[in-house]
Amino acid sequence: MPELPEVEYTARQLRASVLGATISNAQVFWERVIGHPDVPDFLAEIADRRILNVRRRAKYLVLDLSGELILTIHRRMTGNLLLLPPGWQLDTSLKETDPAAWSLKGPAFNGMTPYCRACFNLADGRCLLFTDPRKFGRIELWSARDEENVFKAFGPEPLDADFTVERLSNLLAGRKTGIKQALLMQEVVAGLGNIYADEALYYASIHPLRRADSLTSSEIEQLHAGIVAVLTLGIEHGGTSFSGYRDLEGEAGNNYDHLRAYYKHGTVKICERCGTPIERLVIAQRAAHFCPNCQQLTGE
DNA sequence: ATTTAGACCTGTCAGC
DNA sequence: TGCTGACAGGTCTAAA
Repeated sequence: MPELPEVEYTARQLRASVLGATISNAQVFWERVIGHPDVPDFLAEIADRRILNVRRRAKYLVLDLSGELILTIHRRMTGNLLLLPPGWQLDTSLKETDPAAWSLKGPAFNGMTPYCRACFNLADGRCLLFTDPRKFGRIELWSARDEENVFKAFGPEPLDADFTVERLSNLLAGRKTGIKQALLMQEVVAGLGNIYADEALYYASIHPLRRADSLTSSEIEQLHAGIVAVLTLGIEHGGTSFSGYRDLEGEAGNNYDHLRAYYKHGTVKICERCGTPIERLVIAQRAAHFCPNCQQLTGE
């Protein structure tokens, strides 16, 4: 689900709502959601920590906690965060051992089944849920001094000032792989995923199968502008959501209505520039969406 | 050294 | 109605 814009939007919402709050304790309902350390140590270490800051790095949400700790959350495909006001609770009465069957009991979303994998109980009575039907998401707790090592494999942040056209050009130089695959590699550019990679290539009118090292300097310039533009718009629209994705308060983002190339399987999309139907092909086992007229495979 | 198939997971939807 | 298979926002590992 979440790519850079969705994670960034969540980070901003959390910053506005839980800064300074204290995590009294945590509950884990599916042990493998905790990637580090093991569950007993995690539960012991997280208790009574104050949330000092909330940030994003690549597709990770990073919470700076008191005691020189960082809590990292990666939502992978279907992971999500929900912030419940005081008075809400998980209704575990139906099937005590099956979090997938639990529903929410509260003033709104009554009966919603969140697939809760972990829960952070705040001292003020609120509750931060990590929900994830597919169980790919991971939560980890590290010493703050390990941060550099945790994130050492990532390329530049595309919305930071040091992500320049020259930097992108250097990152693509010598890569024989297709440009779509290169954009999905987190060591090239951090935070791009399948949706925004397709959108950036559409913006720049570059075919997804073009060799990464074959782009002209003006194409790299366009691609750079496209990456920045589609990510910025994605954040402004509250992220892209279809099916289950919800923001902290349970609202869906509306960037899906603004996508130009990526479309949900089974629908049809027409290129806004030339009217040609958008095509889909499989690249590296991922769907790629592009306009066969605007994004032609030339210049190889 | 790269590229690729498989693994990790479950829900939904199209087609028969 | 019910079963089967394809597909879904991501990333790691092993094999080719």
